[in-house]
Amino acid sequence: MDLSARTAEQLGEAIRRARKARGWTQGDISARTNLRVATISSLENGDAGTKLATLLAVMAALGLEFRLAPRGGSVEIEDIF
Amino acid sequence: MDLSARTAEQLGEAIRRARKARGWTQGDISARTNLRVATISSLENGDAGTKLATLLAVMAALGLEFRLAPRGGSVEIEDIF
DNA sequence: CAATAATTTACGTTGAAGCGTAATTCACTT
DNA sequence: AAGTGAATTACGCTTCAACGTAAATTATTG
Repeated sequence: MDLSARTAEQLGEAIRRARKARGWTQGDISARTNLRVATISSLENGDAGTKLATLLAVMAALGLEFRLAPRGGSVEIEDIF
Repeated sequence: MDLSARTAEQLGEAIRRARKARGWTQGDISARTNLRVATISSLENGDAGTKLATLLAVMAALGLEFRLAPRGGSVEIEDIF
């Protein structure tokens, strides 16, 4: 179970998992975001060309938000920001 | 100090803060990512049209990664994924 | 295994990101 | 206040995401 994401593939996979955890289809996300099902599919499959607006809309529909964290996870956040 | 981001504005602001915390200019990020300074500027100013590839490249340059978290922060992650 | 639902892919169209280049505006230091 | 560096904005150009629509492929269920 990988909640971290540093690539479009990891991000798409995390979103897909969050969606399925809610028992939702891509069509459900589509209805809640006014994005096409094909767009959701593209995002979940790791298309790095996806727009930030698209990603944010899907995450909002899923009740998710970003956390910016230093890579590796061992460094204290306070040391970075 | 807000590390969470659910909008392009918040994301851009977080990135700008992380960059300045390292004492870097947009030009430094530009050199490390082969992205134009104007593109970095656009991202930091909250342009939701920014491509995921751009965002990921900048975050990589800053040594940052995403964490997908439920909104609000009070819900257990296990309840979501 | 059929049905049925869900996901992926296709095609033409439109709008805009990011590019190169450069100018302009803003911030900081002396 | 002047000078230097940083950030923002501009313009023409190319590329491609997301659109509408629809077909094809892939689960999923009876």
